Amino acid sequence: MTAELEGRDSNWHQFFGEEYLKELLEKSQPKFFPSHFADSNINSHQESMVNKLISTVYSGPTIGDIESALSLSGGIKENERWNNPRSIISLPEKGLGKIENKYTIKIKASGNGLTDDGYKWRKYGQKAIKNSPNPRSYYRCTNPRCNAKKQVERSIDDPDTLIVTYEGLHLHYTYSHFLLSKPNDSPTPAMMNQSKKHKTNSGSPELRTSERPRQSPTTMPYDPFEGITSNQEIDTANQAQAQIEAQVQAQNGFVGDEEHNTHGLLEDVVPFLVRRPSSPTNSSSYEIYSPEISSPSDSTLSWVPHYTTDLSVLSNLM
DNA sequence: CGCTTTTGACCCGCGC
DNA sequence: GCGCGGGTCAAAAGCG
Repeated sequence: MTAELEGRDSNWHQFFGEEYLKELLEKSQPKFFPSHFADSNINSHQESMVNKLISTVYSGPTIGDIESALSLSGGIKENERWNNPRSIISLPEKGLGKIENKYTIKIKASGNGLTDDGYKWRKYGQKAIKNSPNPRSYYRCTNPRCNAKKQVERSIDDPDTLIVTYEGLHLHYTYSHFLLSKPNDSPTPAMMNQSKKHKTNSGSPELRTSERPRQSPTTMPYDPFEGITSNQEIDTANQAQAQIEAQVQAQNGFVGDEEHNTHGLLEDVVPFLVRRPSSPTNSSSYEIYSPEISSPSDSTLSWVPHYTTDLSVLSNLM
């Protein structure tokens, strides 16, 4: 039922191995890279891009993570990827019944508790939960095309652990896409995060979770999750997203077929699992332990030095 | 001024 | 049918 990965290396490159990153790059290349990078060999620039893509932009589990952990795509390479002597993993057990279009992730957050899963969320509600001292916050994806939602609450057992329940599909790219679009004239995620950081110097959203004094005595001690940007940033992001989508479509005749996107960081793990449930299970989980993931140079990115993932429920829309 | 967050009210499903 | 709990709505407040 539980799978563990211990001794995770301090970055995604080491963790997944170069072979996997090359594989990822090759599969993503037609969408992510200009034609002059389309060599069969990986150069340092491309590798750097992949490293950035994976380790700088997105702190949570990617499609590849989940895919690997659940052995959804199988194959020797998948096994080799986990064949790290420092790693231990056992795959989820079979035999699950009820399947819903939602799943839960436990994220071991540190410090300010800020996390970023690559999407922009707008909070639309907060509710105190019975038998829990922590409130549950409700978020919707800010993208108007998207009906994805998530619930975030802090674990009762461990205040540093966020329990994030995702529901629905992301019908658009993650914002990590921007890093790979047009570095010279488009906002990269790092730039956007810088912008966010800069913007919030006065408002200090990053400090809200643990340091901002609450405005109402009826409010719970802290917000479990902060990932919201201003509307202005969202507009910029949406524009950049549309631009990238247009580029992708122009270059590859891409018409929005999700099946062609499974190896890019186009969506979070929800739609992926929805598309490709690994087995008729209703409760699978795995943990990924990383005692010493180093933070990227961009300190505005929220890194998860140790996170636990529970894939409680898989959907069955296939 | 426009947007987001907050938060009380409302809605709805479920169990008794 | 009623009460409870969880999820959502929407008005008010906050913020840049």
